[in-house]
Amino acid sequence: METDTRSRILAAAEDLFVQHGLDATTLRMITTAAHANLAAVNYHFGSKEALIETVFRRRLTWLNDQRIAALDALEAEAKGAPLKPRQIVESYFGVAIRLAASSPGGRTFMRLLGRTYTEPSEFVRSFLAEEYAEVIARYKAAFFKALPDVPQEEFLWRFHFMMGALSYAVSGVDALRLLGPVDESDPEALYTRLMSFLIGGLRAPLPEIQSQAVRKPRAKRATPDRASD
Amino acid sequence: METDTRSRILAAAEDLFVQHGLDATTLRMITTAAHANLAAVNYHFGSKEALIETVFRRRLTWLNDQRIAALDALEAEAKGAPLKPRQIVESYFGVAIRLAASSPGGRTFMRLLGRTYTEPSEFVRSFLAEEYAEVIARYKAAFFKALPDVPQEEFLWRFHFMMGALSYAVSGVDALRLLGPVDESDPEALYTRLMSFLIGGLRAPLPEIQSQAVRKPRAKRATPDRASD
DNA sequence: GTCTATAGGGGGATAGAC
DNA sequence: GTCTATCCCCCTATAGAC
Repeated sequence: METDTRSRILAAAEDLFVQHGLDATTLRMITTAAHANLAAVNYHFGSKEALIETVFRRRLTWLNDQRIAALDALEAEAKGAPLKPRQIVESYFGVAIRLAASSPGGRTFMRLLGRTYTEPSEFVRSFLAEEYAEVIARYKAAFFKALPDVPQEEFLWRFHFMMGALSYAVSGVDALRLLGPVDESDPEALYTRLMSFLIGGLRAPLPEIQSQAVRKPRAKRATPDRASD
Repeated sequence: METDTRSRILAAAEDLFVQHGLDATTLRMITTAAHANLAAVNYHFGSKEALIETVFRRRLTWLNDQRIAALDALEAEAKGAPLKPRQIVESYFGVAIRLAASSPGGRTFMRLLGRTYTEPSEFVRSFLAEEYAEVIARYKAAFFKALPDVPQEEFLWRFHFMMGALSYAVSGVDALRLLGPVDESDPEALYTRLMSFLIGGLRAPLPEIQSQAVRKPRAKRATPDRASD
């Protein structure tokens, strides 16, 4: 707690953002929690938006650099041969789980990131896209090479589903509690569970896609409020 | 568009909530889009919170009733025998995908719901928990019976991961665009792709869980801002 | 760097006329 | 049921003293 004002603001913001959401968190809440003056955010960061961007970028840049480094290491070892899908999955998602497990701040950040993939705000989405561009390109290429029998569009959907599972694994604690009592305190167990689920999904038999209208449900009740659609 | 004021407000709110988030959507935005007066929300619903609750409950109650009806039908047909996991997965997640495919309003709502599972707001979480209580209990029981060889805690995590994949399937369009050009216009294809992924994950080989500290990454760089944790 | 004070805008809610 | 007008609150941002 005895660090400089700027760091205390970043830590408090990260924490409050994940508790209340970006919009509902006010500068007053942040500066109070950080034991700083209301004007301190604007002095150190310039604006609330700039603070948000700093909170995300400082850890996300590091996270994606780690992912790229992990892939570099795997590819150097393979000497041009395709990697095993499991290795790629473990390096991409393992880095995220480990960040969540490494410290309270890391865990807070991963929860924040998980729920911000689907963030409505335009400006958040734009800098996230920038931060992810390189790592996505590298992993796509590695996966395509490792899974030559899987159509690329099918793989992209599966990668997307995997990210959804990661997001819930790390940040959907409230949704999980809905399901009943589970132990969420052991990161190694979480890592292991998530990996076997992800590999199972990624390597599932390929579905036969045929374009046609979606099956209608056996409607027992009418669709609600259909007049409003 | 030529319905009553109350319905127009509900439709406009659903739409704006998914675009901007609950908090960033103002009553002024909603009433303007609905061609209604600012005071209309308070007249028809009492408060902004009550409006939010109405937006969610009108479709969510219907959705979960459909799920329960689908499970009733399967169980009646099975006459006490355990169901196939695939049938249960299809009935739970299929109803959601079909709602998303059934109308523009249904799709909007499912996107909204997907990103609200992880909604920070206490009051939203509390009425969602209420809406889900029965359907979760029924499906848990059906799954436990269908998967006697899977430890219950393992299954709960997998169910949770499946919900994450559904959430992204339906609402993570922006995250998906990050990955590259994909066709998101065919709901039947989406249904098929999601199902094979989910079944693959659900039926994956069971991991061996052993409690221990998480593996450390081969750190090439120091963890960022560790002083703040 | 840190503070107080305040500007300037926008929020949700409501009273009361029609 | 619908409208206008308005209350009162809290927001972000900044000016200027220390």
